Amino acid sequence: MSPRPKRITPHGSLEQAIKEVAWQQIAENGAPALSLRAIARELQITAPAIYNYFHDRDALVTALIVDAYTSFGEAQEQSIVDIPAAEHALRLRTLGQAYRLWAVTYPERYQLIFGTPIAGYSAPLETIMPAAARSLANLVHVLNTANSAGRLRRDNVPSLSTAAKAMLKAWQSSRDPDVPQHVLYLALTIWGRVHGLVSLEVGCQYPPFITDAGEFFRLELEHLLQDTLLQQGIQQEPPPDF
Amino acid sequence: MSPRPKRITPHGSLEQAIKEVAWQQIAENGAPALSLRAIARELQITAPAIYNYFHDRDALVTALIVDAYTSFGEAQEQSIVDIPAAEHALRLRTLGQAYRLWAVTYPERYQLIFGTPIAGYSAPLETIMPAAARSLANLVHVLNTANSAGRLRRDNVPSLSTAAKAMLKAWQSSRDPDVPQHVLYLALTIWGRVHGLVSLEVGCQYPPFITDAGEFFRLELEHLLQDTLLQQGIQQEPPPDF
DNA sequence: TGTACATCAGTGAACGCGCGTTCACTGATGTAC
DNA sequence: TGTACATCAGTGAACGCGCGTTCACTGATGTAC
Repeated sequence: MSPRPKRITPHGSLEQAIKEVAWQQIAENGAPALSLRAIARELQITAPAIYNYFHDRDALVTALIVDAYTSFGEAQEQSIVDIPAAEHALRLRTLGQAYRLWAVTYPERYQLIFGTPIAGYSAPLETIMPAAARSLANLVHVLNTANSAGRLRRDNVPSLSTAAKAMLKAWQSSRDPDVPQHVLYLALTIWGRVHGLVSLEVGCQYPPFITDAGEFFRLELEHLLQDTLLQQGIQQEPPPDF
Repeated sequence: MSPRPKRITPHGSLEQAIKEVAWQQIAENGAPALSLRAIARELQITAPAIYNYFHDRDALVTALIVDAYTSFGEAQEQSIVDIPAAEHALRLRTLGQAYRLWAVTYPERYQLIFGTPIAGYSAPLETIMPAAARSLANLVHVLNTANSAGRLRRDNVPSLSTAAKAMLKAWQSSRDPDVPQHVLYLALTIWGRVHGLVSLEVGCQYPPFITDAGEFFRLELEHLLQDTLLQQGIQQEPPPDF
């Protein structure tokens, strides 16, 4: 009756092992074919044992998705953590490369997040959204820093429609009150461009001639930087309105 | 023994019905869950009857993929068939809108083509490639026409690396010998940008504030046209090097 | 130090299910003569 | 016009399979006294 201190179990270890084997099997057979029995077989345990760690199959999938988003976001954060905030071009470039690198390193994780939604499974939004928001938040932050330094091109942006402004305003006021709308717009379009190339590559959708997708990505990333940032000589001082 | 004329069967009709129900079920449950028995149930026939039309489950999936590619490519061809070849901006814009429109109209077909590859299924390349190439071929053709008319911007393109040039050369010589490499490069990057936005929209990956993805697509498409084509007044004459 | 006992991670059997595919068949259709 | 026959689309039973989930259980672990 009296609350006993819990035995220290090797709880974490098997839970971790289940997830690892799950990723392996997703890589081999795809997420929809993920099977608790197959995981148990691989781990030499019985299937019901898994229910000690995950309430059911969907709960395992949810945990995997959250882990994937977290790893994705962290990879991007880590990539620029040591780069001085004033190195706008380098930070954007590094962020873009980190985005692609994570995707090609963990294609099964990437597909679980950005691929076709799994049949009959719908992720609990409130669990996943904070993890999902990290990636875009990084990009917004880097762009906003560049904007505050007066380093974003403005000659290049199409004028926004009323409808677009309304959406950006909703975004701004609910999540990023300190970021101007044109920066949010820019973040979205850059995300779209990067996502497009990476998802073509990970999905093996490139024409067969394109044998080095990474090289194409690098070129388009430079193109994108050129479209986004004002040219600036090395070590140039901050612009006047900083 | 003597070759008899075959009875005219309602062959095509049931084959078509099977495909239609298959698309329905893919829309509801996703392609990996596509089940011959479920299709048969819906059609009030028995499952083995399907084997009169498709050798096995994979053959049905292959047929669906080819149909999807064909419909996708045709939608784009049809969209610009009545637009004069000299209306470069309008043709590009229309092509882009047709790309998106098809995707949002038939999201399950789009996901079958561009989504996560199906576990354990690999499409027979030689069956699918010709159908798959049509979409990009449209874009290449429109861009090449614009290029011949001297309407493509050249100030805007990053200089290509040796590796990139080699890939473009392989593409050029094996499929489009009459199209300059910079046009192929441009086609690829435009495809990437359009694909990025459309796949975010169809995959429901936009942040929740973006309630009208079509409006964002429209803006970014204008942005893209602006990056691609030289500005030109209405009814302006062809440039000198035409 | 020793004993009684609570905990709870993992077991093994069982449930009901739907799946792809095979096979011998049947019975309507339409042809040959 | 009538009859014998070939065709072949669809049937129904059966195969072996793997799945998620439940349930009562067991037995090692570690605590309380």
